[in-house]
Amino acid sequence: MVGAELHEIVTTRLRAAGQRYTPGRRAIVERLLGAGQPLTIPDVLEGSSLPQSSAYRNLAVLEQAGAVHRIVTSADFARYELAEDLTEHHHHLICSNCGTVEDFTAPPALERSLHKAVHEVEESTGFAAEHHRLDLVGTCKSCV
Amino acid sequence: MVGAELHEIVTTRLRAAGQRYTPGRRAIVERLLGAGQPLTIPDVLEGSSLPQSSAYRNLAVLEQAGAVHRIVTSADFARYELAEDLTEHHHHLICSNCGTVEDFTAPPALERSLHKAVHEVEESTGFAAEHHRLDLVGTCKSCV
DNA sequence: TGCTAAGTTGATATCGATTCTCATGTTCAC
DNA sequence: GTGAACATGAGAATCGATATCAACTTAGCA
Repeated sequence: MVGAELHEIVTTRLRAAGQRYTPGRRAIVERLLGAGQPLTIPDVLEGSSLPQSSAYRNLAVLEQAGAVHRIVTSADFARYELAEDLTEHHHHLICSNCGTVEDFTAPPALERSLHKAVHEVEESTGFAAEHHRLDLVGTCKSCV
Repeated sequence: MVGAELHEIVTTRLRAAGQRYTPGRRAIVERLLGAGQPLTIPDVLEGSSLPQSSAYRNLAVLEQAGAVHRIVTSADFARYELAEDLTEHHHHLICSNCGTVEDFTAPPALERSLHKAVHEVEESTGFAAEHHRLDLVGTCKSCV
């Protein structure tokens, strides 16, 4: 996804939620886009003059508009990334030592098995799945 | 796993961590065993005289000893369940409406694909996976 | 261009789940 | 039975996250 297109989509989604795509929000989206991995609030604020309260508020707004996704782990801070349909379907490598979260893409064969299994589970339990989430928890390369 | 055996294992693990298996801790373990699904702190306390601070402390101790596992979702409260090797390997259905977490067991074929994929990812990224986590997020039967 | 309603901002106050503190109670080992 | 170590429970403290509110921008309209 190229930048211009991304911003258009975000604009549309915010507008649908009755909100505007302000410079502060755009700055956050660009930071997330540039990072390539989920960021904490301190990460987002680092080296920027954005006030903390605005960061929290705008990330919440962006999440409600469906442009940003919030990831909660057992680490101190939540992490934020662009919504999956603005990037691509992926999963997370969560380091239980330093708390960082990296992205990875699962082999297509695995995604196929997953989808099949999701259907089976839906039929046998009555649960209506919106999406699946696969995390690998362990130790990241730099903590080994 | 039968109850007596479970308590023996918990005793051993606590002892290995320099801790005791007290009545309060046992009460928590039995509540988790009886629930069959991950419980929040208020769930654990409900109808019991256990003080909140003890519940938090003892769940933390049990988690460190490897007898209990803590599940963090975006809901207000974290949830606790018996460690996977004291029950059986399973995954979670997380209701984004009411926040409840149900267990489900994945088809063996899926688990096989998962393990294979985990190995591939480990080799290509240098990440050392300890375990995987698969959640289905959606709407539970009673919220539909 | 001015006007107005609606949305946004940033500093600060507040909230609430969780953790910490500490005086008291209990248990284990010798 | 004595002492050291651990556990308990009530309350205070922590701190990420949220709410508040007055001042500021923007969009839409005449």
